[in-house]
Amino acid sequence: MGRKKSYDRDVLVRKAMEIFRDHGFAGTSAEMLVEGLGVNRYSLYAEFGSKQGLFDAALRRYDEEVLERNFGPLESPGAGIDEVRALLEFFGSAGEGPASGRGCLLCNTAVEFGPDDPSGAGFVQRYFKRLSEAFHAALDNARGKGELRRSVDPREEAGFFTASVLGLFVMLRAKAPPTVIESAARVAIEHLEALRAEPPT
Amino acid sequence: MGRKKSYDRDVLVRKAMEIFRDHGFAGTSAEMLVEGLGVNRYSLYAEFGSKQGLFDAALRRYDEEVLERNFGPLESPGAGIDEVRALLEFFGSAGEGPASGRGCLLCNTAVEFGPDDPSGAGFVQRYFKRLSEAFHAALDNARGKGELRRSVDPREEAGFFTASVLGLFVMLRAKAPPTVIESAARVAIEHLEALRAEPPT
DNA sequence: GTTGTTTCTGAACGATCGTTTAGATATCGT
DNA sequence: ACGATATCTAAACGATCGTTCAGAAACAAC
Repeated sequence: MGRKKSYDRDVLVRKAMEIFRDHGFAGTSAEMLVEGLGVNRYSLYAEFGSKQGLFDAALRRYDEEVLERNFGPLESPGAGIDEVRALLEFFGSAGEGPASGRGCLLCNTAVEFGPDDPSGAGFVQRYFKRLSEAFHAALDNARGKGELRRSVDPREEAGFFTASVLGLFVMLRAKAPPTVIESAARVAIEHLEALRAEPPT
Repeated sequence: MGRKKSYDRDVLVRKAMEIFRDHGFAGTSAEMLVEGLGVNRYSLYAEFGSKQGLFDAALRRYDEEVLERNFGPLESPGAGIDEVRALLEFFGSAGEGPASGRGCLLCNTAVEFGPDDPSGAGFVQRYFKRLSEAFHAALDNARGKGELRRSVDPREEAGFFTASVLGLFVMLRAKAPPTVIESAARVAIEHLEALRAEPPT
């Protein structure tokens, strides 16, 4: 019953994710989306209802796909210091990667909309929560494994690493000098290593 | 010769600075500016040429006024650890201040435009340079005063504090939980204090 | 192959975008 | 007071914004 769709919803969402990541919500026009997704206006609105609807779908997908890939390891039960370190190393050297000039879609969205939440879905607040809790969980875990000095407060450190990563995202987005980006990540890693428990003598 | 202007250019720029800080460049319409500045369209264009021209003026003023107020102390010849600490304390408790929900205009602009520079004036790159060099200068100074342990690399640490402050700006902008913001600043301060030279015995 | 249902096409919607312009108004030098 | 000059007012510019709609086209069921 009816004609077959000439597009794949998942492909559309992924492409939209990249476009919004490059140009922001306000900076992306319906024209750019029609062009970039290779689909006509009607199908776009039939599928997502509005530009905001497509944006929400892109945010959801970014959360499920990109954040999952980057922060998932921190959230796994076995995570510890090494996983935190790996993440910092990854973003510290992302100046040559595909995140250069793009940053993080959710960080960009947090800055673009500020305290306002047009979709009402609370993506940005859940973003901050996910990041800080991912660090918190990994550090709690590390503490349980005896990797951390007893004086370390995992929650405090989690807030700190959250800010550090957001700072890296901003610099990646605007193509700050790679040397500065690398320094920032390197020192954050040194800070992390300073939290390590002395090996038993 | 001619009629007198019914507005004060400096007042206009300052108001524009706040509006752009709240809504971004793309999110601010000429209508909002006419309304918010209390001036008519003609005068706005006669004075600044275009929306972009007014935006550039706002960025320049933000650099001269707000950044000067916040980072000037770090750039003064007598700056040291205490000035870095004061700055981190200030932004760490800015969640209740006027920066809450606003963040930093230049950080917001960096994220909005990413690697593109519509004005060509290079505000964003100069922003990164100013921040990292302000920290660098203060830490170099601190080192000269013997406040820092000899193993500390001021340039490396400067990149790190730059990222930390940018991360705080993002969280302030999007009203992240104040507890997370405060934790981030607190740990950054602890990291700073750990760089201090032991007092001579 | 006809009918019913869905998508596609392409033009167009009203609204708002950033910007400009013509005429009225106010202030200067003389 | 009067012409010269500069600003103010308010309407309107073409372009683009996000969104919608009527008709053509493609598929499924019978």
